[in-house]
Amino acid sequence: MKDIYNENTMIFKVLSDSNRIKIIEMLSCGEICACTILEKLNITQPTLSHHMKKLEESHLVYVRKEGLWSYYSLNKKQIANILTYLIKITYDS
Amino acid sequence: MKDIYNENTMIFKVLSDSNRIKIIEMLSCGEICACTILEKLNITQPTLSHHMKKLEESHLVYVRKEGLWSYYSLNKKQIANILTYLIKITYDS
DNA sequence: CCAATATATAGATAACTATCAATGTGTTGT
DNA sequence: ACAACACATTGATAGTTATCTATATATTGG
Repeated sequence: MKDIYNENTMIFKVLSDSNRIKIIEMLSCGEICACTILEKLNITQPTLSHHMKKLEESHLVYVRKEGLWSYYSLNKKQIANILTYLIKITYDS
Repeated sequence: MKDIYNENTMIFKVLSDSNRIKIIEMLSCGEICACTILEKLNITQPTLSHHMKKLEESHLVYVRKEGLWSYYSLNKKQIANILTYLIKITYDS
């Protein structure tokens, strides 16, 4: 898997992990601190850090740093993009 | 990665491969024979067989066998399901 | 029955990734 | 300055997967 075809394919890969899906579900209700997410998942802090990095890199989430804390929120625009893409590739043009 | 959380997470995994995305794009125009798909991708026949199996198992495509040939088509309903799911988990309920 | 053809399966391999423990970095309050 | 805390990075490991070659299976026409 060297070629990523495009960013959208990469986004599907980011979405294909159950912990990241759980994180997205949490963020759907609004901005949350990383430490709050960590409490609700059965993973260590470095693992969460790894997942948040993937979510950030794919632009599915925003991060806002405030002192010691990192607050994450969904990038609804990127989610709209991937929805549009999925429709585009599956419907006859 | 033992837990698959649910079928939808598995679908995202299936969608996270560029060759499978290309296959889905081809199928968006209608039913195609496996041999036709093979001609358009730079992969061997066993690799295509592997990808088609994943697409079938995730119910993203249907297969219709006719003699020696396998004709594939998109399962629009499953695509609608995954679109609905993505909306559901990203929008505040 | 046999040859040709389409697809599937088996086995191997290289690349990727989710996870952890250990440690580093940067910020805040005292 | 220092201790405490939130988060990031490193390095290791086990599991997964996309890909190939080789081979098997199944169907069709002669």
